[in-house]
Amino acid sequence: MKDKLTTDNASGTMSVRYINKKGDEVSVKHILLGVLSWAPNSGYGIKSEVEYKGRELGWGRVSFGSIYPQLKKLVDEGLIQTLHTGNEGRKTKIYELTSKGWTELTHWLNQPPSPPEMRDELFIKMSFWDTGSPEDRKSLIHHLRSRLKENREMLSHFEEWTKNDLSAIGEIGGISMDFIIARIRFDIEWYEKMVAVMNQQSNIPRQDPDQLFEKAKARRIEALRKDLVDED
Amino acid sequence: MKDKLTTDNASGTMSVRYINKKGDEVSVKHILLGVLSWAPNSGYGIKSEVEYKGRELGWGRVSFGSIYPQLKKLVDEGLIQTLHTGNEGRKTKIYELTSKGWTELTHWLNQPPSPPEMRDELFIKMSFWDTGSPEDRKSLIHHLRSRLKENREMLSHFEEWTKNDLSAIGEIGGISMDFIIARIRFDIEWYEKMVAVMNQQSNIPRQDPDQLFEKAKARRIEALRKDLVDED
DNA sequence: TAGGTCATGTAATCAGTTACATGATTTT
DNA sequence: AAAATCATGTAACTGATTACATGACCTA
Repeated sequence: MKDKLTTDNASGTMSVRYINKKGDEVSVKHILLGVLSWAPNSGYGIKSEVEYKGRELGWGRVSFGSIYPQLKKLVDEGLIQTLHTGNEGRKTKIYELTSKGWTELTHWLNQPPSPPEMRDELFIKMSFWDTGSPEDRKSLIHHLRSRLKENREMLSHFEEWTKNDLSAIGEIGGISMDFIIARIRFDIEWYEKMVAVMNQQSNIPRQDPDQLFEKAKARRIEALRKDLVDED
Repeated sequence: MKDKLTTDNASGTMSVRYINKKGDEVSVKHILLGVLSWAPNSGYGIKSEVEYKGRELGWGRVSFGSIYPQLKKLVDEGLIQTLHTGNEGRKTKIYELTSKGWTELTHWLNQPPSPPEMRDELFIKMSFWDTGSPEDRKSLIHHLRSRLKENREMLSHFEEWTKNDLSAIGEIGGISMDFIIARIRFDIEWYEKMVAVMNQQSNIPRQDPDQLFEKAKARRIEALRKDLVDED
């Protein structure tokens, strides 16, 4: 269980770094522990909590297929326990943290967080746009507008929530919530700006010292032309 | 291969939505295709390209363990081909896109991108901070300062890159790069602000209509006290 | 000649999703 | 009585990482 120092060939930084021991990374486990720290809850309830509060809060999504087995595992590990099972007709299991669970949560919180991992398909596409789809910007503008719309909806969702919702937000949670909202506003401004820039047909390549784009363009045309000839 | 309309029990939105057909989502596949659209490259070369340019560009990471098998698969599918193999002593395989590959890339670019998926452990932790670790803000301030440092380093990395680097950036790629840099600046400002706020010991809970935090605190103390008694 | 970098590849594993099965309760 | 929602769970799968194996070439 000790950290291991290794030449990390697989990481591609081609240097030496620490391989983390298992157990401290982000996972469903800690989200479950965290949500249960707010209040005892059921698997189903946790899911809706994550859906509702965790949206764009940097939580990602969690499916039932990982919640229920994980809850069982946490009970086995003694981190949570059932508060009461199916008091009414509906067989709902309500879980709460054990003292071991509280300790584990606190310990995890004090561990340094790993850098944010994000994958934004829009950005990925934009980085390849110039070679892959140089002629039609219409499609990209459409992508941007959809993103803009999504973000506007998200913004009002959060604004509504912070104003009207009765559920608890602590001081720290509130600060991060303010951050999230400010960032959505920032993003919206930028998406608007990008749409505007994109609309004024410019088409000046920014940097192409080795004529990489020119060559790519040529290769692309060549490849597609060859295709047409082959089909005859 | 047709879209299927389903009552989506597993998604937890507990509503009806479209299940996407496979093949259009973000994946290593399209990153490989995209990097190869810039210029023919090897598996190893693609990896360093992703490390270097893709850092915080919304690409995520890619490991050799997924690159090499995926390259093989793409050859089988006829989307890429080896340009030349190991001309010198070193057995480097250089791949390039086929016409089918260019078509696939262009098609993928025109598909609407899925919403960004991100998981930021720092935010997750902050949302649970108030219940899990109410007493010591020191640890959180430390997390924030580390994040601040990381972002400052990232900023200078990107600023250096756009100024001095000779590699190609197209118009669109340049715009998204500007966005990324602006967002890092925005984040830095906010992290600074948060550290400042955190330092002036306030400790006023923001919203707690149902005394959820009070109760959580009590449960926590109770659970931890019980633990101590049991150990006797 | 030893250590680093360049370079490709595979087997084991893993965290998580998807899809399915089941059934009670509530709403229309 | 049908449809939607609440609620739990499992089996199959999947995309990816980790860890390992191998070897050439480069430079201090």
